[in-house]
Amino acid sequence: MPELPEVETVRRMLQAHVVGRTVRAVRLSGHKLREPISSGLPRALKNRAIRGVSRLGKFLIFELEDGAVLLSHLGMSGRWLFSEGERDEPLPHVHARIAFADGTRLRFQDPRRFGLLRLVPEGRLARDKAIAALGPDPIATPPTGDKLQAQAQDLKLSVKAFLLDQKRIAGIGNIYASEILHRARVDPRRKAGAIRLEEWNAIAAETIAVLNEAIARFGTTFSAYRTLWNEPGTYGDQLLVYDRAREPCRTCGTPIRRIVQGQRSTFFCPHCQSRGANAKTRRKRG
DNA sequence: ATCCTATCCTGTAGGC
DNA sequence: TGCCTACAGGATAGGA
Repeated sequence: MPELPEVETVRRMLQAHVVGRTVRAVRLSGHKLREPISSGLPRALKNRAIRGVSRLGKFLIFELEDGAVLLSHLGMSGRWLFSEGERDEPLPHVHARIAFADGTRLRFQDPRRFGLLRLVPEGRLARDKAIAALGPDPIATPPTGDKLQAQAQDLKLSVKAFLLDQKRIAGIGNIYASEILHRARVDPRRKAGAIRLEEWNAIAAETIAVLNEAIARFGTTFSAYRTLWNEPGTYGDQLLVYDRAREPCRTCGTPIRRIVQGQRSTFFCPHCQSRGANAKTRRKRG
C-alpha cells in the first residue's frame, strides 16, 4: 500500500491519538511477517507509555518511554487501525493488537504479510539494518537537483528505478515515482546517469510538491491503504498518469502508456515525457 | 560495485 | 457459477 504520504498520514493520526497512552497488553497472531515478530514484544511494551511517533521514509517509529522503539513498516497491505468503542469488529489478518490502559485499542492488520514489526533497543535505531540503509527523507531533507545528479553520476539504471531505491531517497514508491517523473516531464526509461541538471532540478521540485500535495489529501487509496480511522485517502483523484493506461494525458491528450520496469508498472505520457517535446521549452526555461 | 530477477503472501478483477 | 491467470502501493537475498 503505502508510500511516504500514506505513512505520514498514519503517523500524524497516531501522534494525535496514541501518544501519551500506556500499553496494558499486546496480543500477537503468531504469523510471520517479513520477519517473525519478536515474542518478547508484549513484555517490552507492557505498562510503557508511547512518547511519540516519528517516520523515516516508509518506516514508522513508535517511541516508548524507556527509550526502546517499535519499528513498523506497512509493506504492501499493512494497516494500523485505532478503535475506542465498546468492542472491536472482528478482522482477518490482525497480527498485533495493542490494548491501552484507558480501553482504546490499536491493531496491525496485514493480509499479505510483507509488513514489519521489530523491537529495537534504546540507542540502536540509527544502527538498525533497515534504518541505516535509508537515504535522506525528502520531507525532512528536501532533495536538490545537484545532489541528485551527483548521486546518479555514471549510473546505468533507469531514473524510475533510481527514484524507487530507498537508499537514494527514502519514501518514494511506485505510484509517486510515475507521478513525479510525469510532472518533471522526464521519460522513466532514461538512464539516471544521463539526466541533465535542469531535469534533476525539476525532479527534486516535483518530488517535494507531489509528496506534500498527497499528504494534504491523506494519501492515495489504490486498494488496500486506509488511514488510522479506516478511511481512504483522496489523492487518487489527482493522479495524472498512475493506473491511467490508454486514458488521455490531461495535458496533451495522448494516451497514457503502461510499461513494465523491474516487474512493476510504470505509467507515462509518451509525448509530454519525451526529449523532443521538451527540448525547446526546456532551453527557454533553463 | 551495480544491476536485475525471483520470492515472500493474500485478495481481487477480468476472461472464458 | 466456477476456474484460471494476471496483477497489486514493498524490500531483499543472491546471482550475473
